Amino acid sequence: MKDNNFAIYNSLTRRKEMFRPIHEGRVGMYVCGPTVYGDGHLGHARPAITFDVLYRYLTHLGYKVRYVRNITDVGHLEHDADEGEDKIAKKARLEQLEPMEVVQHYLNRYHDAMARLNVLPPSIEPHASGHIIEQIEYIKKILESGYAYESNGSVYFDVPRYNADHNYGKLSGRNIEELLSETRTLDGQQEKHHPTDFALWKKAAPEHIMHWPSPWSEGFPGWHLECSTMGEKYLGETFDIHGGGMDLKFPHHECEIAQSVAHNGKETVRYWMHNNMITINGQKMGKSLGNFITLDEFFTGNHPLLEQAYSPMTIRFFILQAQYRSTVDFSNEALQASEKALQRMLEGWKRLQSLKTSEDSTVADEVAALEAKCYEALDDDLNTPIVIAHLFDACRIINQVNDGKAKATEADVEALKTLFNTFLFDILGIKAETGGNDAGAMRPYEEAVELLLSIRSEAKAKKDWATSDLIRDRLAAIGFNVKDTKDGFEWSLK
RNA sequence: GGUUCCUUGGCCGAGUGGUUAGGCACCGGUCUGCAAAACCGUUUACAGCAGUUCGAUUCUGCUAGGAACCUCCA
Repeated sequence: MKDNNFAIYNSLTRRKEMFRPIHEGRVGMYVCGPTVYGDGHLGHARPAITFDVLYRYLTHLGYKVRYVRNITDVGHLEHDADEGEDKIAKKARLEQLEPMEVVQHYLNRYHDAMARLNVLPPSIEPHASGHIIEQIEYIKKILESGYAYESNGSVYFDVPRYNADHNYGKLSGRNIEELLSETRTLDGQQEKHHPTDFALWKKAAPEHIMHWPSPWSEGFPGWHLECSTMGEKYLGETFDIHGGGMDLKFPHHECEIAQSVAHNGKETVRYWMHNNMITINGQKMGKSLGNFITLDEFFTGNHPLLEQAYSPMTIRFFILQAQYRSTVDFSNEALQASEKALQRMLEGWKRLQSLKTSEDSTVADEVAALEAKCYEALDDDLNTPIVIAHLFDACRIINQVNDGKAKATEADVEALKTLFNTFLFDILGIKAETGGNDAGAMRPYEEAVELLLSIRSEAKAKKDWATSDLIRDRLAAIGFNVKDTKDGFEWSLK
């Protein structure tokens, strides 16, 4: 176990706090996952990658981490659906499919996109629909505690009542009096005693497709309940970290806090972490605004706003080049800059593999300092852009050595390799796209290309420019980048 | 209107009460049969105004602009 100097910005206290787990050596973390009624977009990649890095870092520090990320497949009411039809059901009817068919379809696609982004699967990925019984039990207990009431087959959380004993709004900085005056009263909400009350159980309208029996009605659980229920089920009455997008702070996470206090008499979560939004032209990228670009569209470049395709690793690198609590603005220019930056980084890694070493070193001190600097950056609330900056320093050193402008020993090279392996690959989760699992199968093709380029080198030596250029140009046309270097050539796929 | 937050050089994006972030682009150079690429080096900054301070981009206040949330949302 490494020394733990890891500081996390806790949204609840609004400052950085040293991370200390509840149980020595173990961490429980819960992150709000996607609602699987549509393709994942760039916005979904942000929390997935942010908390993937957190997961990886905690694991690297030596913790045994249980990471729970839920799948919301029921229960999110749609605003414009008068009858309380939930999103999954509405989409299903539109496409004449079983709701669970829709769920499975988009879940598969989500998993595929996550795998391409090199996001590790969580320890447990519970579905809301698989925990209806637990949610019903959870509601019963809140009813017993007196912080909820039944109304016409639905059950609502009694926010004013709760607020009299506790502080509703502590996470988002709201107070109930304001909400009282600000919240518009809508027609058809007479079931609720108070506009701020939220549903724990909702009676299903007759045409509603997804519903389950309960003591109160045939219906479905409320929007905020699944996370409280499943978090407690898999991580306990109190656990360490709960993450999600900033847009979930209110009401979702606020309601979770209220639910858990009503249910257990105490708060569940020690550290709340919220990633910021990805914007497009300065505005949040989101479903409701219709300005989102799906991950698939990024990977294929098939979207009017995209000038080209962007690889999953470019997307990952782009997101990690900003600190997770900052907004990050999408643009082709920014993505292209990230693409080049990542290339430069991986190029450095490649050169490192065959770097000439010397007996003495001109870079030993600088190399030795890098590891501690990278840890320092991660310990400072996962400051990934700083880690990346240090890795670029490493690249500069590698290039200088490669150019004969600096000298590195065998030990320096080993230290640099460890640095890249630890921080770039293990923790930031970047992977070099070439040389993966299918490297063995690709080898004969690689050798064929190298053979052609050797012939070209011979032609060049004989000043047979016609042959030389023919090989280069034809390879370029087929899709290879050919670069001449001092003592030979380098090539890569375009 | 309320809550929270942001405004850094051509672009993206860190950070700090006095000392080089980093990447992309630009420019200069190295390499090169040519070209491309690569590599090296380098320039441009902290929205505005006022205050605190020996000194502020960094703290405080005000102004302007912007965002998220207040309704499903990562």
